Amino acid sequence: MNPTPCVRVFADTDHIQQCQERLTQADPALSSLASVLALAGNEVRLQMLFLLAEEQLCVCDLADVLQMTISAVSQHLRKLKDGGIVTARKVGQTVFYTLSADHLPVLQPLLARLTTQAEPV
Amino acid sequence: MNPTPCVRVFADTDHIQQCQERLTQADPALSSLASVLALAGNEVRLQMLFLLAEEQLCVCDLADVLQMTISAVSQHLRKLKDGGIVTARKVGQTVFYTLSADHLPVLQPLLARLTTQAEPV
DNA sequence: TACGTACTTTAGCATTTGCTTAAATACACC
DNA sequence: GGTGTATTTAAGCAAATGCTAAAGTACGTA
Repeated sequence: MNPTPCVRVFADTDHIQQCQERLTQADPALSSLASVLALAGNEVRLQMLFLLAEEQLCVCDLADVLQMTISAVSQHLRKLKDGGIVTARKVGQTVFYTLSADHLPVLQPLLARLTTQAEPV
Repeated sequence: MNPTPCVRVFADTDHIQQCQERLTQADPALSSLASVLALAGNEVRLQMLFLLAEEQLCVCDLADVLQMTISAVSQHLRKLKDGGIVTARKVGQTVFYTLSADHLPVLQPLLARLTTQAEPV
């Protein structure tokens, strides 16, 4: 696992261990946050989230706006749904997507920066 | 580019265009945010950022804490540095890494959630 | 029941990612 | 200048990602 360990003389073992403990404590939250950020870290998906923050949209709409294949859009939405970031609501044969409340505390401030920055000084 | 366009009758062209304009306005900021989130969206790198938020660390320390190869750690740090998220400061032959101020407004609240959530109720 | 529309899913493929290994660079100390 | 330590870089590779194309599912309507 650690084939090329650091060989420095003053490796502060206590310090290293403290850091590891901090990581262990943060772990479940950290993993969760990482996966949300990974999903939002794709430009297409971030655009989707940005749009969905304003209003619910169907797959068709998103495909039109983003100039992408329905299939490609659907696959992105699936990932967002699996990650609990987005919720699907079926009306007839149309599926509307909304930001789910679950990760809103993380996403809201991020998305907010995108609108406020566009405002004039 | 759009081989399977949505064929629905009531495609609200105005609405679509409004959405596209919102995207265009947000664009430079959105691209930038996406790349920051993509970098922070990797669990290893998020761990690094979490640790660096507390104190500066050298490559060796991070490798010890994360139980990873020096090389692997260095490559992650390079990405973070290229993304302007992290800054390198060389002291002798040791390179210390710090969170750069550039994207701190984005990262700070995210990282804060990782410590506050660990606190007892 | 048959057809069309909205969407999902699958398979396939090119690209990207994150690691390992090994070589290269930079600096301190003798 | 030579040796050792800290770090970076390059090459190679397996796995993950994001798309296309095509088939499958679900629902509405004639």
